[in-house]
Amino acid sequence: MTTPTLDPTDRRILDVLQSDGRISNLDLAAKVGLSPTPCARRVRRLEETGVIRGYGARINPAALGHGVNVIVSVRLVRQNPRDIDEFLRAVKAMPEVTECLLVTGDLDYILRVAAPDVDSLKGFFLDRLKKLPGVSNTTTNLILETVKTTR
Amino acid sequence: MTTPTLDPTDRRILDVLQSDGRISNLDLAAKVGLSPTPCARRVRRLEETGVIRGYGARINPAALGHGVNVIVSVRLVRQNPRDIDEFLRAVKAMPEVTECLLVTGDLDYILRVAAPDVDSLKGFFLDRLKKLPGVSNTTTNLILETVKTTR
DNA sequence: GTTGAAACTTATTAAAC
DNA sequence: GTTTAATAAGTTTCAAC
Repeated sequence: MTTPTLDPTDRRILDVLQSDGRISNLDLAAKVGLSPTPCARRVRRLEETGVIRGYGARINPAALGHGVNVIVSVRLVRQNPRDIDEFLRAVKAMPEVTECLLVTGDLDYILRVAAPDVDSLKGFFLDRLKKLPGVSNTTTNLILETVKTTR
Repeated sequence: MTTPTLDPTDRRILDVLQSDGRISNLDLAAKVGLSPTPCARRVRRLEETGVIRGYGARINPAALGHGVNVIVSVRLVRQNPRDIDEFLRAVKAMPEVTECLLVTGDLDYILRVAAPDVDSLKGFFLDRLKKLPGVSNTTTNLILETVKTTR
């Protein structure tokens, strides 16, 4: 990938934009100690080089009806390509699955699952996740609180 | 918490803002089939009621020099308020900690940690995380691939 | 890198329907 | 909820330093 060099000013810009993606260029320039023109140039460059991938609203999951958020650790039985492929395709298609990570360790995939309530989650597990090929073991942790997020 | 009722239009607004947090009110209104005035009113209401928690730039972790991403499961020794409080304060202040979740199960907190390389991660663990009060046990999983993200 | 100014696009508010 | 109009504010582009 292209790896543009980021100087300290770029990093400060990214820092500010990460916590306030809707700040005006004037305020941003003032915060990072730059005049508006070069500040806008830098932001545009960061966007064009893919350092900034986009902007998004941080939405309260509970308000969206995602009252129940869990982390599901999944272990696949056999690591054969066909099963993995089908598992990944299914996971990508499931709207409840908010995130899916391939990790090392004694488990294979970590899923983040959001559902309106426990009943929906039950259906998701029994009717869908557990029926996927290769899924041998799953452990679930209920998320009680999001203490921090910088993403 | 206050749970305002979200009608379909609100949900469409949230949907658009989630993927494009910098869209102008005019474009947003057009996308959700509303005129600009009530659209702006709804967005403002969503912000004030806490449904929209803020806006942020999505930044390429690799560009930031976060080549190594891990998931750290942390277990605290004693669950006394003072320790928990200090632990949380420290975690919030650590820039390497990208996410922190309080969960149920045989562990207490799940952290997402990003570092430039393995050496930095080593320093983070030995000099900082392990020295926090109450941290008894940590297990670490290296993230090999982000298969899916909807957040 | 800086400032300054003009042209263009939005946001915001108010009014009337 | 809608449209329209006016003011204020922000963005972008350009020139000159």
